Amino acid sequence: MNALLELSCAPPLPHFMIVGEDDDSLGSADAWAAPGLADFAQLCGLAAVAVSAPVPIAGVSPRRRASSDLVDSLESTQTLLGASLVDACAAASAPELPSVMRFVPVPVSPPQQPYAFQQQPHGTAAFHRQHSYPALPQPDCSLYGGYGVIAPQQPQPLPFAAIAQAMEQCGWEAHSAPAQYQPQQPAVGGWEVHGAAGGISSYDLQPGFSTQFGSHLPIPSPRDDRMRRALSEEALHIGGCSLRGSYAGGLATRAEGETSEGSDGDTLGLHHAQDAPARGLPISHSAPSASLMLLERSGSNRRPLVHGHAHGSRSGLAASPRTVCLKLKATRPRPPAAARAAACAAVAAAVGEASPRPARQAARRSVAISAAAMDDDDYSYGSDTDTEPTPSGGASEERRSGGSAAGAGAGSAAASGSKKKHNPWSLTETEALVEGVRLLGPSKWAEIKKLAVGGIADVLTNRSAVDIKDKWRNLTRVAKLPKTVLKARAHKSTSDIPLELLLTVKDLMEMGRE
DNA sequence: GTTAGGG
DNA sequence: CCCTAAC
Repeated sequence: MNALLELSCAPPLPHFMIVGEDDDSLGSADAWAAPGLADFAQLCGLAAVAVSAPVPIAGVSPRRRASSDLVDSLESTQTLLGASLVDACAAASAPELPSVMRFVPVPVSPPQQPYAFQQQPHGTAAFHRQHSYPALPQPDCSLYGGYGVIAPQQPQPLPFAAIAQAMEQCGWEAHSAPAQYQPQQPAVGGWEVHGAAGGISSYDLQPGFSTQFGSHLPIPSPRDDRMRRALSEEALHIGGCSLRGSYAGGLATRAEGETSEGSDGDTLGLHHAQDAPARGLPISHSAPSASLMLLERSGSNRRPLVHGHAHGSRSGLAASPRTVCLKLKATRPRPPAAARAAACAAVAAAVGEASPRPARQAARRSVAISAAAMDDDDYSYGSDTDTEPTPSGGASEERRSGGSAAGAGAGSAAASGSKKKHNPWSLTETEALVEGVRLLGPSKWAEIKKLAVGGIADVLTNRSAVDIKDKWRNLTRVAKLPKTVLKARAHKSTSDIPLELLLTVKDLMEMGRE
């Protein structure tokens, strides 16, 4: 098992530079850097630490949001992060390529001012920094940033004391954890890329660390959680990983050991989606110092995100296969662009030019492309041999998935008999459905059926949109029942739908009407 | 081609 | 699960 950095070793989130929509509030890339971060990294024995810029997702209703909002956001974040990491690595003249890179999407709520930044890694400490932030472009936007760590594999996580000391030396304060801090269930994992020189050897979703960094102590609303989850999944997706198994309750719980090399039981069921050839796609985008991000508010529609980065440069790093590949998009050429001159006067020189529009469209296109690529490339989340973790004992779920149905399934359906046999929904299918509704909302059955995120589509391949709709109807019917009944129901072995799941359904129902 | 609903 | 009206 790869020795991963423990959470306690993760760097405190640096402050985020918020780039406002006003031209004069644009900041330089340097402003993103956390003061002392490099020092901190060194003191902790990290090869490098990097941060991505925050990306606002404003007022996005998960039900209605185009998933591209998240994707855009994520792409930006990861592009920047990836570039930062590579750059940081180079700057640190890290001898080896990152052996571990961790990306953690971090939701950041609009700060009060001054913003007290808090983190509670493992609940052992709160890192506290004061910083004034420029006003956010919108009061209700969420920000997603992220941080990454590159570190040599470490046998032991750094003891907290050492971290605290390092922090101190860097001028950061370490406070004791607030008494009220409860290490809740980590809401979502971020993802890590375990790399090795020459390519990434495996991807693992590591649930052990929480993305609660930067979020406020109260348990995030289900909505936030949903968005985070979506974000993480998109991250995985873009990273060319697929997520298998359940992702409910904030943590995936099942390991479906499949292929993941180098993963042992601890890791979740992630495996490579795209193997060899796609592996180790070079990051061909620019270094962070040449990146900038513009936030833009486009009227009522609130599409705040526009990102642009310059190309190439950094030739040394550009084509290096060692780079951790975060996304396909990075390999695509970007449309040339024109600068928002006044805006980026300071950075323009370094950045090259970027016109918001094309940039955005490019992002969109890229999403499509990557999606397509994923489809083509045996992007199967494991066909359907799916090791259905039959809830111990229960009726053997031996459901012939149409003999793999070989796509059509038409033949097999006819063959097996005149009437379609009762084909009970498996738990994974149900979970996939719930997850789909969580992401897209109800009434989007056709879309849910196609949802590539988290392998939902694959789980549901044998269900029609109507089936899905019907199942949801049934689920909601049950979920509507009084809690007492529900609990009683849970004890009966006849119902394989966990209470937990039903409550989620209920939650989603309530959230539906807003 | 999809979705809502009754059967 | 099926069938159909209504989009």
